[in-house]
Amino acid sequence: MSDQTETFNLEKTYNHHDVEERWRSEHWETVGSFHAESSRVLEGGKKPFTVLMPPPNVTGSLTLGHVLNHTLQDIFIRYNRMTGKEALWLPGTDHAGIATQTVVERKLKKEGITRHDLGRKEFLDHVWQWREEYGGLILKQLRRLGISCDWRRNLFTMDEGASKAVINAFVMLYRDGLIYRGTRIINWCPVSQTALSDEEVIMKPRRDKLVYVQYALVNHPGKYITIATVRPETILADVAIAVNPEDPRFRDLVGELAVVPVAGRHIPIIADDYVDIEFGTGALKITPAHDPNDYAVARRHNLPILSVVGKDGRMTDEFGYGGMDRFDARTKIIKDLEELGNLVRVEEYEHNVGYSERADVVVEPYLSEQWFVKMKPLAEPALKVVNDGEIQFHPRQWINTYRHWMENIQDWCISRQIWWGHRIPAWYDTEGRVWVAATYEEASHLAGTDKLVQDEDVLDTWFSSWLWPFTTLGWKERLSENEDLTSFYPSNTLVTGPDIIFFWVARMIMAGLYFKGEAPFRDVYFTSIIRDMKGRKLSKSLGNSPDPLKVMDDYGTDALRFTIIYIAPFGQDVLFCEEKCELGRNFATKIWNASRLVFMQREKYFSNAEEFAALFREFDPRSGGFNLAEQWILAGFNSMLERYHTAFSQFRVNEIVKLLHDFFWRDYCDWYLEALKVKLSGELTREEARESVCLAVYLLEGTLKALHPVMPFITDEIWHHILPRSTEESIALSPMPLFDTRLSHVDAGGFNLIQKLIAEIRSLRSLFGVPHNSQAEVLIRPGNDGDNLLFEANLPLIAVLGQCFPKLMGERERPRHAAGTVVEGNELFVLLEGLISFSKERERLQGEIDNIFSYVGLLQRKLSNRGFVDNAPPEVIVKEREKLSEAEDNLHKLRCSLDVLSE
RNA sequence: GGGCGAUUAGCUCAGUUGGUUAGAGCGCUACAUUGACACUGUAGAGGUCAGUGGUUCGAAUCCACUAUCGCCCA
Repeated sequence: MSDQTETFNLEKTYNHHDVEERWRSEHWETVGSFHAESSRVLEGGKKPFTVLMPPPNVTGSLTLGHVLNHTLQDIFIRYNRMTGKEALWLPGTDHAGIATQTVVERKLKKEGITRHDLGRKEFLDHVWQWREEYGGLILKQLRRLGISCDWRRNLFTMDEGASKAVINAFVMLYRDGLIYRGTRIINWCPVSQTALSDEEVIMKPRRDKLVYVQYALVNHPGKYITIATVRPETILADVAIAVNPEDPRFRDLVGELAVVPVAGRHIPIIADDYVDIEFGTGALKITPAHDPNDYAVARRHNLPILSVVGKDGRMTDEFGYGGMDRFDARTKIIKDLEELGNLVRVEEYEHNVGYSERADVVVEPYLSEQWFVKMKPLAEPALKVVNDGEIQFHPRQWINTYRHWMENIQDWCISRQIWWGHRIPAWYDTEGRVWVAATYEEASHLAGTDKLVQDEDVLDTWFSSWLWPFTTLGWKERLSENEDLTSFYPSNTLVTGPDIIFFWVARMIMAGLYFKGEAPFRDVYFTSIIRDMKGRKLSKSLGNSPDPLKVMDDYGTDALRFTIIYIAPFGQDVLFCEEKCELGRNFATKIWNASRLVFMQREKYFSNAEEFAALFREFDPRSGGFNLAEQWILAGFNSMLERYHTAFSQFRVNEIVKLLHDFFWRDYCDWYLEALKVKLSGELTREEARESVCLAVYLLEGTLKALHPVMPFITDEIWHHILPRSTEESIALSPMPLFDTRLSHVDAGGFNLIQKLIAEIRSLRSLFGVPHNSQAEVLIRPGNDGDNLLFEANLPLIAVLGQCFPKLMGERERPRHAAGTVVEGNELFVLLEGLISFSKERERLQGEIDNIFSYVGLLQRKLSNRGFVDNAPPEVIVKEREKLSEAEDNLHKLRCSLDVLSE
């Protein structure tokens, strides 16, 4: 192929812009690499693995929250693709009813137009036009992250298929008696002028005035009853005063009439045990149109319902406040009550008040006719699947939150008084009867008339999102089946923020069980919430939210992906700042440079890529002939893989990146590659050298594959330099290396001893200020024959990494002018003629001796404790005995050294 | 008020069923700059694991209480 990678080695410096441009999302879309096919499941017998993208709001732009969430999804999907599954990641966006309508209305307002000027149809044309123009932004930005969705299946909740599903779902629920229309007090947003569900109301603490007001008693001139309220402006709509029947203070007043201040209306004093005796004065004004609890009281006592606040949050009364904003009216009525002599006192009062999620204004409890979903029958099975473990939450503790909500569930208000969304499929005939049907034709058939008017309202956006697990696979109605649904439903892992556990996760579970008869996913991974370094939530108004696109430009997409996973603890919030991306950037650079070194060695022993490829394709890491360092790294790689796959099965993603980071940097680069240089510079045949190079590349490739789900760009780039590969091939489609039991018995413990020895040599060199450019004379007196052989075989390695001339010495000798220590029974002396101050070394040795001495004491006490010896498991006791004898041996040898030094 | 979580090195966090003289990254200190890499290497300093009590031969780990912080629900 002509598009094979030409160069045998990498560019000198790593440039993330070039690499990310070469392997960008659009390239793979053209190739079709991430397209999943049901035929490969149904006919090919592959196991499916499905991930649902939580549809981002179509008005949104990329945030760090998206970066974390989508990186995690990409990690899961790429890992499963590479471990042999038919991996399907379903992308899409939701139509964000209120948010989108607000954006478009704001745009029109600049031209002096309201939606009512345009009318419903024309306004919706504008929204669609806006969506065409700007609605794809978030998806474009997500592509920058390199995520591997099947973009062919991109779904928008207002698309035709999804819309049909929504309408059919509504009709089904209605016919099953699970949707009803009723007059209730709902949460009203006076800015968006629509009803909201309970979940769209955010409770926030707020300082208000608790106003004590006295109401004159009709039949007892000069006597009053005093109530306390935070909403004095609603006094005008009072219909009763309630007291607790158990409250002796008011027992005599029940049944009396009181005069509503300002309004002058006479209202009864009633007894109801809803009233809290402790709160305020113990007497409660009842305003059923403006408080859901009061509404319940009013229903119990057959009281009338009066309203004084309108849809826009302005007063509608006839007592002089009409037209005023509810908060201005509050200030005014306090003044008026004072003048009328009804005001008793005013207290500062902090309480929780509901705010509308989108508009951030105080929600008005508003009595109106709305559509509701009956939740209890849906909640019961949804609770069961989670309790039974059919669906698992990660971290598990979220199950408590879920359970609590499900057990205290309220009916879901699904009608919205806006235009952008799925219009409710309900029609009214001239007598006001309602006909629910999927189409107008069907409705008029049912009604027996074509004089029908459709309900003006649209459905809550979440009413489409809760169908996401199957609308994304083409589901349209109860019995609809197709090959995609058969193959890919239910999905496997859902990654989402804990903030939408009720909005979305819980409701999808209900919908999955109700419409499909099967839970929609198996595992739910709740992401961390991203905060700034002070622990504050990221927000545009605080100016503390870095732009992910800029971070990707500055540090690289791989670097951002790696960093955000690395710093996100399992089940806790993440504290993020841009500078932390240095971690990922440095790692990417390290990978690049290490790969260059490996490829440079390759160039020495192979004249071209094809020659290497021929040998590498036949290479078997178990073929033998490798030295200690090589066996050690091979075993280390294998045990890293074991932990890697285990961590995946436990969803411990940040453990995965730490594992890879430490293995690659500390083991592969710091020790193995250094040892490889030593080996290759020694005397060996060309064939041996070639085998060693193949091993280095083999391990590099394996590590790149394991790293690929986290850092897709750089791993693909380097992978294309390993063998001549076409640009249509991808590491993403290569098989993931697995734990190899044949390698799990390799004992590379000897290398750990060499490492410790080298570390001690380096430490002593540094401590005594041996100049960097000089080689120290080092004498090693092995503690046993085995170690003797080990050191002998590895003298060149010790020489280079310890930067010294190491010699093995016999039993008797013990140098005088040296700094010495003991490593697992092996004595080590760094000869420092002229460099060393004896007193300094004596001091250092004494410190080391003191340290081991106290350790020996500790172990002796432990082992002479009957309780320990009688109770501890035998293997623990053996271990402690070994530690003791080794420590005693070390102690003895160090003391000898000190003696020699002191002669 | 109810529920959940956190508290380990200056900072951010690991520490899997109790059995290390408690680990990492960043930061800090010292040294090193032509053969992969200063976005680096080597070495080093730095912790009575929030507090109190308990269980145990043995507790950062289990239990109880207290303190501080955060989140969710009323």
